[in-house]
Amino acid sequence: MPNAMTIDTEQLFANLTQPQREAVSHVDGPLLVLAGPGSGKTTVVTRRIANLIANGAAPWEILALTFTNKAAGEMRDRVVKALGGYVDYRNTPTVATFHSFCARQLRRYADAAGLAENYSIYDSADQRDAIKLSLKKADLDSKNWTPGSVAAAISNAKNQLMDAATYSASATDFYTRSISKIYTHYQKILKDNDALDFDDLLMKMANLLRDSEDVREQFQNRFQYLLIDEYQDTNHAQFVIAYALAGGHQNICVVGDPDQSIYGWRGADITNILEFEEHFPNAKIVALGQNFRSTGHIVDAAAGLIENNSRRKHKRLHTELGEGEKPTVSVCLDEHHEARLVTDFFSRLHEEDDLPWKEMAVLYRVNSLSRVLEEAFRKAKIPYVIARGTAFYDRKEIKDALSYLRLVVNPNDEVALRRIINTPTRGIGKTTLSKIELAGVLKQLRLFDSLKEAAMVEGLTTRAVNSIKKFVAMIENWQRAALADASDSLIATNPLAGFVEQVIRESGLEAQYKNSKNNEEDQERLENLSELISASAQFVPEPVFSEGENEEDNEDLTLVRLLAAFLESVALVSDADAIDPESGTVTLMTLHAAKGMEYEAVAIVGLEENLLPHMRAIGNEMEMEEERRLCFVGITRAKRRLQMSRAAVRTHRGMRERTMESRFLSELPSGSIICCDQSFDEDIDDTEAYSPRSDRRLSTSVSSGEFPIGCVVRHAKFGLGTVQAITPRAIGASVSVSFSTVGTKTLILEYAKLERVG
DNA sequence: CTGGTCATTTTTTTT
DNA sequence: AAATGACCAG
Repeated sequence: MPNAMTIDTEQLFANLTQPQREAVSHVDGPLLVLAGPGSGKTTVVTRRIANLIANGAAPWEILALTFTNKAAGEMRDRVVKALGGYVDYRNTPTVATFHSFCARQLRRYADAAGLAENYSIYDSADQRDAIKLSLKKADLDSKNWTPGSVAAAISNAKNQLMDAATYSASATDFYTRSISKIYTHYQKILKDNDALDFDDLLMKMANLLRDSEDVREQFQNRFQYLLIDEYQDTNHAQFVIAYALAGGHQNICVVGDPDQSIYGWRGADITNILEFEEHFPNAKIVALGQNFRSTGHIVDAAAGLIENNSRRKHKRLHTELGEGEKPTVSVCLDEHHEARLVTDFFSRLHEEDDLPWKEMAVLYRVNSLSRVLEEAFRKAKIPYVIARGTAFYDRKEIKDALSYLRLVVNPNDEVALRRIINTPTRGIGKTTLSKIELAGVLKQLRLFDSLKEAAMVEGLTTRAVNSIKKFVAMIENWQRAALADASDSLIATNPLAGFVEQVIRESGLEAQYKNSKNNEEDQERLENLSELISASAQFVPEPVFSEGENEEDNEDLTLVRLLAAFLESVALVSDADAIDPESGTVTLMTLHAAKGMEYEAVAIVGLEENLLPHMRAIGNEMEMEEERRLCFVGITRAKRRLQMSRAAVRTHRGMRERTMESRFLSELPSGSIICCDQSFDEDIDDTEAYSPRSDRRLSTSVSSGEFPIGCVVRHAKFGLGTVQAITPRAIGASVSVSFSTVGTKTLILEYAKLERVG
């Protein structure tokens, strides 16, 4: 047990500004910390937690909620460090993401919440499948109702804590009434399958806290101090949860920045932070406006941009780190040229300034932009990683393996069952399945139960019945095996990996890829499957509660429970979780995933109308402001060097299109940026032959010596030719070549792929 | 029932 | 460009 005497409180207040000190020293009552980018938010939060403990709070009385697992992990580490070893891993504050906290507690209080303890969590793909099924059941044409738009509508409703019945009551027009119909069917499917989607995790938790006074009081007593990070991104459901948890003691500290609110599309309600004082009267408010991260011109550029927004709360940012270098804004020929510009920018910093790769990041609005960048990084031999934590779990073979595992935990999970019943193919096809289904519906059986009675269904071939029997026996066998005790898995090696391996083998997934001759791709799939086994081997379950009360919940750990916890952790990974600051590589990620990160050098690409700001935001002032905040988040990730760029021409869905400059570029204060046009005004045709307009920003570093005037070269399309002239430049060096076939052409050196032959 | 080809559609961000 | 869905031959 830590005690107040052993924490060095002097250390906790060392090197803090006055507002930071105020935030750290605040103990009881509501506190709002408005933390601009780079304002030392993490330091303040961790030291404040340490200070609470120094003031007599027990670690397990503190609950901190974040948005990503990575943020939670980092906060936990830093708190432990700030406490100088006076807490161990079983006696730390509870630090979790909103979703994982809710998921865990809903298992614990499954009865009170009206749920099955072994419920499945549906990710967006599962949700999509379930919505398609509901569309069929609601007799609506899936042509007019795309799963995506329906999912968004249902998600919005749930974030507002409207269940299907409430939604239906307020549905008046054709559109909302149709959505209401689908919502009702969708929710019935989830209920029948014992499944929750992401939004349900929050909604069910909010409802549980609302409906059960007993449970609510347990939580309020248990967690005396509540902390919420990135408060500007909370939605209504999350607000209700926070409000309930803080009920009574009112010890709630929220940290956030309205200028970094970028999840409006996910239901985040910026008024939560703007109206905090109204929700929690007598709240103390601390504004951290000094930026300790970025140099002057970068801060000025960001501040100038964000001033174009109207819904704001705080004042201008300032820094004391000096002016630094001005950010550059470049116009490139196309996306390949732009990618080259990025790799050149980073290579120079790496070579000339000894900047390590891990101190650099490329940010973009949409994931599809990563492709071209990836290519350029490979070509330039710069080590990079793309932050896509979810990508691994989106792979077909992984989803299949996970579906088998989900079925072991929850045989009612029909989405999982449908996914794998014929994967690998075992002769249970569409026709067989629909016959089974029909028979099952008549008897009101769930799908897995109808499979058990396949022998009684008319019109099935013996072969089909045998396949089904084998399949059911296989699943039931695993279910029995999963009842084994696993309570020593915290100390000894956990039995999970062995089980996962068994399922992958016995299901035939392994054999499917092993036996195929499609070696290249299937080899990779096999490797992914073994990676899944390793992931399960390394899995350590979070205790339901750490030390203190309710420890008995941590006993009785069976293999199924361990498996359920593993599947839960897998369902709730985010892209940002994959960012490893020690990886020694450049990180490529979306602007959204970049929130909370910082790098010495940052490149933001695609500053074009319809991209940043995104198409969907154009014509909508609220969304436009969110896009601007997104751009603001991007700029403020940079400590010392920032390069922004756009391509004059970009290939979009297979079409080469001219782009328009992003309005945000013209909003940047001209005194704090440098613009350099690397493109050329004249027409660009698809032979990749560009004509230079003028010779700006020449550089002698280009290896133009490769192609001296007069040498003979070969071009893939035009054949042999003689070099007439060469214009060296840092980017887009051009070369005039006289071809016998098409006459003289001016080509861009790096695209023409010329081969010297004489 | 399976596995192929052909046509159509897609428009963002993510727990 | 890529992914999904419909359709059809074996």
